[in-house]
Amino acid sequence: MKHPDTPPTEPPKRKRLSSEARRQDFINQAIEFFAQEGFESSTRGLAKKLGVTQPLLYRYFPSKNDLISEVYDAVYVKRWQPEWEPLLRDRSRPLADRLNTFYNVYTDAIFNREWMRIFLFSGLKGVDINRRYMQLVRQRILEPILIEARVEFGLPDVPPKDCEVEFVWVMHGGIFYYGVRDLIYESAISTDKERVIADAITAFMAGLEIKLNRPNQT
Amino acid sequence: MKHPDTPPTEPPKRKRLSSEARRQDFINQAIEFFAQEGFESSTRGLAKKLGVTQPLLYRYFPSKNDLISEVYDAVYVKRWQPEWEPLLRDRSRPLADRLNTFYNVYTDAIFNREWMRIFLFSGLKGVDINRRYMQLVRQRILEPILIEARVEFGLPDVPPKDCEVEFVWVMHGGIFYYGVRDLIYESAISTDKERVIADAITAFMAGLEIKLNRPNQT
DNA sequence: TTGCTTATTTATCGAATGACAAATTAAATT
DNA sequence: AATTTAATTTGTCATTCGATAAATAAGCAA
Repeated sequence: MKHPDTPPTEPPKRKRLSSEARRQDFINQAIEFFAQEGFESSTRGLAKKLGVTQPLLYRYFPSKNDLISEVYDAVYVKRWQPEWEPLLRDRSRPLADRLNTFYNVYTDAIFNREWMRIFLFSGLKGVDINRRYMQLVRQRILEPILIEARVEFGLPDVPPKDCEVEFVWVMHGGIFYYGVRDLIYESAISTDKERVIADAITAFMAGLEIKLNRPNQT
Repeated sequence: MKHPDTPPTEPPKRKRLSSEARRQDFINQAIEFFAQEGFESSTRGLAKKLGVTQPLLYRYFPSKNDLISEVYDAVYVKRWQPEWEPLLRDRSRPLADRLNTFYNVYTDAIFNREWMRIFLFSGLKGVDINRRYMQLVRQRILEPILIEARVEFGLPDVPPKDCEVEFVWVMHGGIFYYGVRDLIYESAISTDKERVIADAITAFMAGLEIKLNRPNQT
């Protein structure tokens, strides 16, 4: 933050910038590393992957847990795209179309080995950010879908019931689990993603119309 | 079970039996322990839970990995019920009924903290038994469902296509993921399991009928 | 060059890990 | 009671772990 010289504008930032970039590089490689090996893996293993010695990590991160927090942040927060919600709410297109588009771009963002494995690892660890992510999905994706569905079906605008949200969760989870099978279990899957999503949404829309037009408790 | 007298037949088994029972108890508690703490957790931690010293474990299991294998076996193999498949194939009932019954009893078997966490932990480890379990699900549950569906819809008896299996996987995964949310992420879920399953099957049957009656590639 | 600052490595600590061998206790058999 | 056998603990080992401090190397200013 101190500039012992530099008369004009911003010249001496070079070192600082390079340091920040290095830090980011560490985080990015840590994502790969922990995704592959799990968060219990050693900082020495990570340092080896980085091509540096292990104590150097402690120059950039106060502790292993702090580094892991940065990994969470880079994966959960920074890869969330705010435009997803308006996409779902764009009433100029049929809801089924919007759902297809959304789930294709959403899975483009999360269907990769690193994201998936870190999500599952952190879920098993029970870290708080995981719970917050689930709430984000509910509020920004699932509940908007229900609201849009009621509009499309010409139903009154009442807040989504819990069991309706569960129904959307099951569709969402079914698609998510397709990614898990593909990227975690590596069960050979010949069908392409687009088709799986389209079929899931067809069934979802059919089931949702039945469900919303039937009086349910809770 | 033991009679320290009884001259004839089988007298000297007593010690042996008690030893086997103790071993089983170790395995059962190991399931709880590793489900909670993950397989990276220490044998000393497990021994503490068992109320014994850590080297005693090596009297019953040659190594930590051997113990873990026993845990897999107890969870994956021994909790699989062979009657599930005939239940699905019982053509005296409508398929939707059978699916409801099956998924209620199936989830009764697997929707518990231990099973779920061990399944996810082992999946991330990429152990072989996990892959075999997925194949078992496909062959004994998903493909039978497709065969039964074709019969119910009056369609010719052709082998299930990959993309049809995927469609069943998505329904199955959606229900499975409900358990994950409930038991792993502990996102508060007020809706009861039975209702969630019923809704999922309604949507599945509707979507499947559409899909099977439409010419699809692969 | 000379200093000064930052980046990186070397060396090391204390705790925890899986595993083993030997000593000890408890039970079963005679 | 004496003896044999199995169950369990004590003690210990070589590694590995996260973390720290001190030493070195590299970059940059004058």
